[in-house]
Amino acid sequence: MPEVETLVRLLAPRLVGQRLLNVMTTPSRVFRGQQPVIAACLTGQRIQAVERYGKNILLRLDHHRVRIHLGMTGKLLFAPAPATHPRAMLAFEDDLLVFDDIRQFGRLELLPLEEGGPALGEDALAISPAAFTALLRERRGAIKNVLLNQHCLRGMGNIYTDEALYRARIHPQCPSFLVPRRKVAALHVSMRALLQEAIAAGGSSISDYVDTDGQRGSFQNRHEVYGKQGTPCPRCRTAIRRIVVCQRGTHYCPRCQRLPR
DNA sequence: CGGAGCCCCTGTAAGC
DNA sequence: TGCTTACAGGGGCTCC
Repeated sequence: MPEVETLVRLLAPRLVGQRLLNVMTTPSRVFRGQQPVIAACLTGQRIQAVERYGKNILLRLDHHRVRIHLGMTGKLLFAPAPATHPRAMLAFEDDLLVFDDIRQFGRLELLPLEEGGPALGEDALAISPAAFTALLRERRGAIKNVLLNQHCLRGMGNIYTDEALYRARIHPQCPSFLVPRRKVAALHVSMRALLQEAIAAGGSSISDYVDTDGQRGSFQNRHEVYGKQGTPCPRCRTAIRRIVVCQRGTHYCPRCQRLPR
């Protein structure tokens, strides 16, 4: 999500008010069957707003919205930043924006102006302490699962979930309703601070992520557990461990983050 | 409801 | 130098 927020902050001032002069697409699953109609629908419309909804980027135009999800390797690049797997090219009056996606786990789809699109949980940056506590109390699953589930909470991805749980000293497999009250409060604080710090750093670039000008973020340099298996915990020097939780690589300190009981 | 397993793709790095 | 396997910032599906 910090990567998406970084993109939205770069896109909005540059695109709002510009008219789409031409749209080109190449055959790809990112369009989910809409490829034939996308160019015809969008050409000629003006960008009214660029917003983030969880990890989605929403372009609001005169008569439609466009929902862009970057998946694992999606990029939005302003020419002349180099694209290797261009799926859509949006030609504006003053800019050429390319949706590039190696693995095609991303998507670019047309939505009506009102309604439609996914209904997700509250935004991780905006949720209140009370709502966050209630969410964790009512769920039975592992806390990592709850944080990652976009229908529970929108915006948290794998990197930031591991980092936030580390900061709050919570084991990723701990059932969310069993997390002690004071750790829930600590997690609420650390999660939002972490996301803000990552946004300020332009997001994390592990291998693929770059911003609209092809620039990498720098927050990967401040990861404390993500990808750090085998290296000493910054707090207690115990080796960071990697396990699999809900099919995702999960990194934590076995000493700082204990399962209760 | 929750969790496991598998799938969608391409590229890279590590292991033999 | 090869070939094979594991794994990757996400999410959707079925099955039990």
